[in-house]
Amino acid sequence: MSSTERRRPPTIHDVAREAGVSRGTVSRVLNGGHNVSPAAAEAVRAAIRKTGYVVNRHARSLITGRSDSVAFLLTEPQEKLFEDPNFNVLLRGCTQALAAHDIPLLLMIAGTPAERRRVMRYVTAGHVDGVLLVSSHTGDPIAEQLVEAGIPVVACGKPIGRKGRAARLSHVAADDRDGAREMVRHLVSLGRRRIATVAGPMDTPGGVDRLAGWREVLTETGLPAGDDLVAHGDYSRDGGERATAELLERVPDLDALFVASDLMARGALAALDRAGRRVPEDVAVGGFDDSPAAVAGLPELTTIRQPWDRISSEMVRVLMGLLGGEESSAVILPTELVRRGSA
Amino acid sequence: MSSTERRRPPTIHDVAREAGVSRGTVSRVLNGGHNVSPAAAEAVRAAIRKTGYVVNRHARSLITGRSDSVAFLLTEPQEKLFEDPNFNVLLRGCTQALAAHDIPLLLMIAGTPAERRRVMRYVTAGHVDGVLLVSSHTGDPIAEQLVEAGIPVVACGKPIGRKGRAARLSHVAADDRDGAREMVRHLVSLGRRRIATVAGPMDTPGGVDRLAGWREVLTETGLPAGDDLVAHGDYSRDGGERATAELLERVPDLDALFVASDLMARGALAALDRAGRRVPEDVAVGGFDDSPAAVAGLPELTTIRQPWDRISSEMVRVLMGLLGGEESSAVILPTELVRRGSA
DNA sequence: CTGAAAGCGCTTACAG
DNA sequence: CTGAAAGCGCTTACAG
Repeated sequence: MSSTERRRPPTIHDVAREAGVSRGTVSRVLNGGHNVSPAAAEAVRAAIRKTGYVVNRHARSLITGRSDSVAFLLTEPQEKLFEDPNFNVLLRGCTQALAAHDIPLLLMIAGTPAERRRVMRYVTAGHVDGVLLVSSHTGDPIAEQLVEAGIPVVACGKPIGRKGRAARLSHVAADDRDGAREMVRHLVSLGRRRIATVAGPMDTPGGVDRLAGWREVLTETGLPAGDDLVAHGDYSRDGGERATAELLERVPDLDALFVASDLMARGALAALDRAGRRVPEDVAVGGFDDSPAAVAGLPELTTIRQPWDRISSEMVRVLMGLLGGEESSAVILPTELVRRGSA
Repeated sequence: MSSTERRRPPTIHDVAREAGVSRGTVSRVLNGGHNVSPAAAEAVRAAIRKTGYVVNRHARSLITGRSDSVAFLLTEPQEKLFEDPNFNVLLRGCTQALAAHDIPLLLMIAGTPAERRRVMRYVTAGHVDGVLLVSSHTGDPIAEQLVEAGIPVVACGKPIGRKGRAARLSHVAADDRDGAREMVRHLVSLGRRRIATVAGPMDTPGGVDRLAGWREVLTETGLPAGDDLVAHGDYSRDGGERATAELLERVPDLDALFVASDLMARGALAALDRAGRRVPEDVAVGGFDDSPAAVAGLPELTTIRQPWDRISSEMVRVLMGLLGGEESSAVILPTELVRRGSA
């Protein structure tokens, strides 16, 4: 037993007595104050202040059927995302955006099948009103299951996969294609003419869309955009290094490189250094993400910033809309070119 | 409206009907199965499976007075902690340890005074059963307020401050002093005799205890441990660099350096490099934390690893104990020397 | 605008 | 071992 006993907190009944009204009236004040006279409302507010009353959310939820809480669900094999600082920005942003609605965020991790089952049971039992979903391969079956079960869900990132289902999954994402376009236009504006790219995996939206953006700008500009100028990495540093070495072999005269992630770009810089190419003099390098990797070494990376702070607030906004009965929707947010030393 | 309507989930009443027993009996099965015949228990279990029943936690909480949820509270001026990968390990560990108890983790951030007030109101209203508290300067007033209010709290890290209050605050921490001792013993075993230290701020446990460990071992060994061998940093890279430059001026013949954090140690390496000292040949350098900074450059740091995975599971264990009526307690966990290139 | 009343889904003494 | 009943703290039609 703790020596400091917790007193039973005041209930709506205490407030009603203090204010000289019925419990129904107190409840009405609590829920928007409709159909309450100004005098009664003021008396209730005073009584709330005096008693220190705070609503019992369990009692409220029991009757409303809402939980007034939201899950932040991570379906990742956790290691990856928990090492990504962007994940922290997202988590913090969502927590704070929800706090503004007085809604707590429940952090749930569904890495293993057992964890997924637990989470599905918890969520479908109505213990949360909705789910903010974060996973990298957004063809994730859990997204489908949740939508199927009628749970309001907002995913972070564009869903990949069967169009029919995907259409019903609300999501918020940065504009990968346009970001890539902006970077490649920048490289072109620098006078570069042999612009190769290290793309991400083709089963991720970043892999597909950033490559598409690269190709579009080159084609529009009349510059070469053949498959020989494309190598693929797995978003790791080493992957970027290997892919770049491959490109240097195939296209020795390349004068610029658009790399689909900053981490891969760091690997690209290592490969270029080993090959004796100076950056940015011989080869201009552009990254993507504006992650800490961008400034973790020299030269610092010119890159594309994803608006993580806005992504989190938009995710919460869309989810609140869903809870209010709105249709599912997609939000694509603009990116931003950040100029540093590498291009 | 979503096109997939959520059906009203089965209640204890549906289960009772299906099993041919009263709702009281179903509830008893749900709560440990005491005073229930094997036959009745089996019938109830079958009915639960058949109906897909999941307890309504709001109804349960309303009557038990427990919320069966726990807050993970961050009182940091957020930037710092959210950039620390150890924080992620801690958060993930706590989430998963709680999940094993079927208890969701509510992430709460109390950076600003307004946020602190909101959190205090939420917590003291009984919306969570207890708090896992993370903050760097653990003399944090919110810890005191929570304990004062009779809320079960477990802090991460040793509380600093008024002894009386601190004693009542349960906490889990790595053994800073012993970790420092181990590192300094290692430096001594390398044959080093002029071992200086870059300590952390004296208002943090890591600052105080790691310095104490350094001094103890040197004194025991009969090596110099005077104040001229001590400089202070603020846990930042630049702070470590400045402090090291200061030491090099004061003690040009130092042959080893114990730095109270890996990030500061990276700064120390820069200062040593600028001064033309080779590491580890001229100066052996030991860090603390085993953070990513330890392997972010060359040489990789010999350092002291904090057991973050165990810290999280112990925090949850202690909190569960508190909720079960146990007295507050402190858990100090052993650290581990990690040998790499710098010493 | 207001109060009295029903009821949300559960747990827990209380009888038997 | 079991059921009937009270009650947790709220919201919301329903009368007035």
